[in-house]
Parts: sequence; structure tokens; C-alpha cells
Amino acid sequence: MAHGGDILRGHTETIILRILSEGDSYGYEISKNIIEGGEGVIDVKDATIYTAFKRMEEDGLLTTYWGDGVGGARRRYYKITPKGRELYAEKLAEWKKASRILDKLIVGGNK
Amino acid sequence: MAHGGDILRGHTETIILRILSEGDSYGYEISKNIIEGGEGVIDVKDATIYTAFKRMEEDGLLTTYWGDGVGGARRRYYKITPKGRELYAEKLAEWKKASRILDKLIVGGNK
DNA sequence: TTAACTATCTAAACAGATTATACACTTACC
DNA sequence: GGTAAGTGTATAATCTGTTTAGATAGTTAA
Repeated sequence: MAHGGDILRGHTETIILRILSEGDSYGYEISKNIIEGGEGVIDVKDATIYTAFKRMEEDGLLTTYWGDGVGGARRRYYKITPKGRELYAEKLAEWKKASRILDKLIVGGNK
Repeated sequence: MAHGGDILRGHTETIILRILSEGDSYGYEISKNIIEGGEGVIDVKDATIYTAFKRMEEDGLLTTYWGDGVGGARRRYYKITPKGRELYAEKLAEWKKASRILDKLIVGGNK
């Protein structure tokens, strides 16, 4: 993003988990998915996605397998684990509560 | 916070600016103010506040003066500058848009 | 006199994100 | 035949904001 680069920070994992909770996917697709949904305000760098994947695999939140790559570049797919689903549920609840509170703290009396 | 420590990240400045937009204040008070409004979900460490102040003063977002400290510990007050008000308005608008989009990306089809 | 609270401050470490770079294959166009 | 645009993965180095941990010091109440 041109400015406000930290918007996504801390939520990347949650968003990846949400996408994978709806079906297996791979880095490039997830990245496109987020940028598309970001409406020009939110951006993700591929490096962010891939480092998140690595971290999340180490944490047992997802597993990975190579796609058969018929006629095209190889794709590494990611699948959410039960632990990943659990964490997503927690993070989702946390976001719902936190965003309400954050809104209050940021907007304050400046309604 | 026990978990989810990054919730505030990137918003600390905006919240400080919001508080100062409603009147001069000092570190300890601002910190209390945020923790109180945080409803147990959001926490700020004093170091976060003071490092933010330093950064923000360097960026011309606020000015500072010592309180007269009659009967009590000395207090360093902070006053928002016009540049600070400008940035607050921008960040506020950004938050309003970003939180809506973030909500969409985090919740997705898991309504 | 001790505990709890008010109040400010800094150095070092940490975590997640970005920048920059590399590699490689496919499709469409000229 | 060449090349540009798009698809796709990956890592090292750097940046930034926050946390951890520590220091200092005055006030109030038990």
C-alpha cells in the first residue's frame, strides 16, 4: 500500500486460515484473493504469504502437498488442519470483539 | 495481552492522536485511558506509549511541555499539532474503510 | 516501613512485514 | 524467433513497531 502499510499486520494468518477453511489453495491464488478483496486499500506481498505459510506449517496449522501441475507451473497446495480451524475460530472471535473496541478507541468523541 | 498481542499494532498513534484531539494529556493518563477502553482485550505497555511519543514529536505530530507538578510526580504533557490533526483525520478515514474490508476478509463465508 | 500507585524513560530483543532478488514455465503477440 | 505479460514459488536482508526488562522517583495509606 502507498500508505498505512500495517493494516494487515497480525491478520495475515487469520485471513489465510479463513480462505483455507473454505477449501485448499496455493500461494498465488491466496495472494490474488486477498488483493482482490482488499479493494485497493489492502495489499499483500508474496513474501509475506510464503513466510506466513512456513511459520504456519511449523505451528501445525496447515499441511502442504504439490499439485500435479499438468501444463503449467508447479503449485504447492495448502490444507488447513484441525488445529488451524481451531485457531481460526479463536482469531475470528477475537477480531469481532477487538474491532468493535478498536473502533471505539480510534473514533472516540470524533463521531 | 495473553494472546493476540498485535491487535493494537499500527493503531497506537491514531489512538493517541484521537485522545489528544480531545485535549492535552500525558503518558500515564493516555495509557490508562486506552487500557480502560480496551475492555480487557487491548493492552498497552508504557514503553509503547513513550516510544510512540518520541517518534510522533520527531514527526511534528505533537509538542510537549512539563506540567507544574504541584504535589506529585512530574508530568510531561502532550499537545496535538495541526499536522497531527490532519494525520488523525486521514488515519480515521483509513480505519473506517480498512476495518470494513478487513472484516470481509477475516469473516468471509464463515458468517 | 512497606505496599500500591503514580509517573517517566531507555536499551535490547522480537516478530511480522517489506524490499530485493532469483528462478522457471506458459501464453499471446509481433 | 523474440519478447512481454502473466503464473508460480522461494529466500536473505532489512525495517518498524511493540514488548521485555530494567532504572528512577515521588505520594498515599495501612
